[in-house]
Amino acid sequence: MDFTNKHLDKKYPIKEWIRIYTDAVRRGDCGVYATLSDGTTLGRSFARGMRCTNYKAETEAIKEALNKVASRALPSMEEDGRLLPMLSGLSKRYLGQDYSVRKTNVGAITADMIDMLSKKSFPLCMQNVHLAMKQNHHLRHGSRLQYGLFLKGIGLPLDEALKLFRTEFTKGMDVDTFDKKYSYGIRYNYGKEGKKTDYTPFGCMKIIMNNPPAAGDAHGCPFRHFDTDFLKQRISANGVSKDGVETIMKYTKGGHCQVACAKYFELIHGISDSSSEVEMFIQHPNQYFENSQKLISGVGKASTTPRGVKVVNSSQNSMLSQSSVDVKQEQMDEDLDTDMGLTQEQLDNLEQDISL
RNA sequence: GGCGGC
DNA sequence: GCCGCCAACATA
Ligand code: SF4
Repeated sequence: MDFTNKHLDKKYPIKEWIRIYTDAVRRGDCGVYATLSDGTTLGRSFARGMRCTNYKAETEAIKEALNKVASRALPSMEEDGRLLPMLSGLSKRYLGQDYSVRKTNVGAITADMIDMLSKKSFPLCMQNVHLAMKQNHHLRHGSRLQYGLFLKGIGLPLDEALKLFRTEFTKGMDVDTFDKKYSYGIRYNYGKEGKKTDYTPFGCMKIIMNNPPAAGDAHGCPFRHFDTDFLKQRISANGVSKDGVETIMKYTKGGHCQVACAKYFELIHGISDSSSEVEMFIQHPNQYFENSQKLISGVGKASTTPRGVKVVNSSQNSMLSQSSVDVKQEQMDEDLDTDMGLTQEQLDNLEQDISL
């Protein structure tokens, strides 16, 4: 814990950054401790009640802290416009997410974004199902399950999921046949029918091991279930270089699908080259998606983020469940976006966030 | 897809 | 033929 603070001092000097430490205490209570640039500190804790999730407790903590900060140091930015969008970004990117109650991101994603997202951020296994659905206007059971839960996991709301499957499926059947045959299952996966369980999307292990795709199925893991040449073709069609393809195939042939997938991620996002060591390990399709989004929105937001507040996660805090967030209060450069977006510092932070 | 009901 | 119900579980 000593070098944690050392790291903070080095990278985020106390006079330039406001430090906000939050901790979700047992049962969802939360505490805040903030160090302002003028040296003063704020400390406070709140009872949130037993029903409160870890996620919410931390969010509340940071909101509270930012409110104090805003009233003290940034009187110009009030409740509107700039601060709140940052907060929503905050909760998604810099806090421990709570998937069991997952208040995460619901409503942010709509059916018509899926095609775009499938190209930018879907892992191959899901991108493949998406493609199959576009072509066949239909998906077999296994694919519906794997894909449907994944979509829920990325934050697609139930009604949007229904819309997505309906608009595609009804290109090959009438609307009431669809409702009769498939709508129940979709609602069930969202925990709205029967036992009402909010199922966690399948992890890589399950996708690779259980229920191998038969002819006509689109599910499974491409790195395990695709024919070698078909996989090569798909990967290079997606923009991976010759060398990159070979590197990936090496892992694939060794049976290390999740490493191959990680390498694919790195190459497709341009954060490593074909010769360098693989830094990530993909354990869950939704993890692939989150990481991809983190990278992309990091770039996108560098040019869109309201100037004045910049938030960086110092993911060095090894202790307990504590997380720490620094808020920079200087004006940021007017045009960051001239050179494709990222400063070296941002790149470092992103890479730190993603690998492990 | 499986199980179950009529 | 009509219909309901089930499976899952990464991480900071
Ligand atoms: S490794 Fe996991 S995420 Fe990557 S493709 Fe296979 S299953 Fe999907």
